[in-house]
Amino acid sequence: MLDRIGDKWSLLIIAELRTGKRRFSSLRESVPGISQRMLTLTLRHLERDGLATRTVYAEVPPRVEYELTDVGRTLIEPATALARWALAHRPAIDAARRRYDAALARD
Amino acid sequence: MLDRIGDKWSLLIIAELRTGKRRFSSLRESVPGISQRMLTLTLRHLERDGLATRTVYAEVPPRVEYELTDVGRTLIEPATALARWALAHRPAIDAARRRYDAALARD
DNA sequence: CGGTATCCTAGCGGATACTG
DNA sequence: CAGTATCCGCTAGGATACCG
Repeated sequence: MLDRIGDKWSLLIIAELRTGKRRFSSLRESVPGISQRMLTLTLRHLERDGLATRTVYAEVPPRVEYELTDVGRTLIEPATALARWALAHRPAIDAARRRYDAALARD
Repeated sequence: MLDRIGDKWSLLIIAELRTGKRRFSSLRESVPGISQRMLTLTLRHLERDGLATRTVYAEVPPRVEYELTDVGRTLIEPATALARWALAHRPAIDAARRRYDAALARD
């Protein structure tokens, strides 16, 4: 499981779906840098794992909406806890990296 | 940051270091399946990010001990929260996957 | 609009051998 | 004991083109 949500995009998508239903194009615009391919793949994985649902509306032009399932919503809290941690400690991490790399360069 | 700890081994190592100092060989035995190479690399990453310290004792045979830093310890709580989630929902996830794959096979 | 299909590359990670 | 060094397969993920 940790590798599933530990990939590059899953947590970001889940964060976007936190607030409710979202269209494919809406997600693509909200997650900067994601390719169409990876958005599709990530959503398929979430769907397969029962974390999100995919609803296709038979319209022209087509409309597809994604939404977190109940199980998916239970992931929000621990995931945001981790995100908060990352945000809060990023400066410290960056500083540590610079120190480490500088120490290496001196040798 | 999420990709750093989202790799295959970091969280496992951090979990092992939760209880205090650990030697290299002790970690290797406690984390089944990890190669010497990946243990070294993962520990170096943790050290670079300031999450763990590496202490070399000038003895024969050599002894190296790893320990979480204060920053590293702050990661324990959100990380275990995520681990608890994964453990608790694994049955539901597995069931969802089987359903999804079975539905695909019917087409 | 919301996808597939295809090609391609960087790098994660395993196996094995060697070393201070 | 605690590492490097080397080789190599696999796959996550980007770019691009096409499709219903």
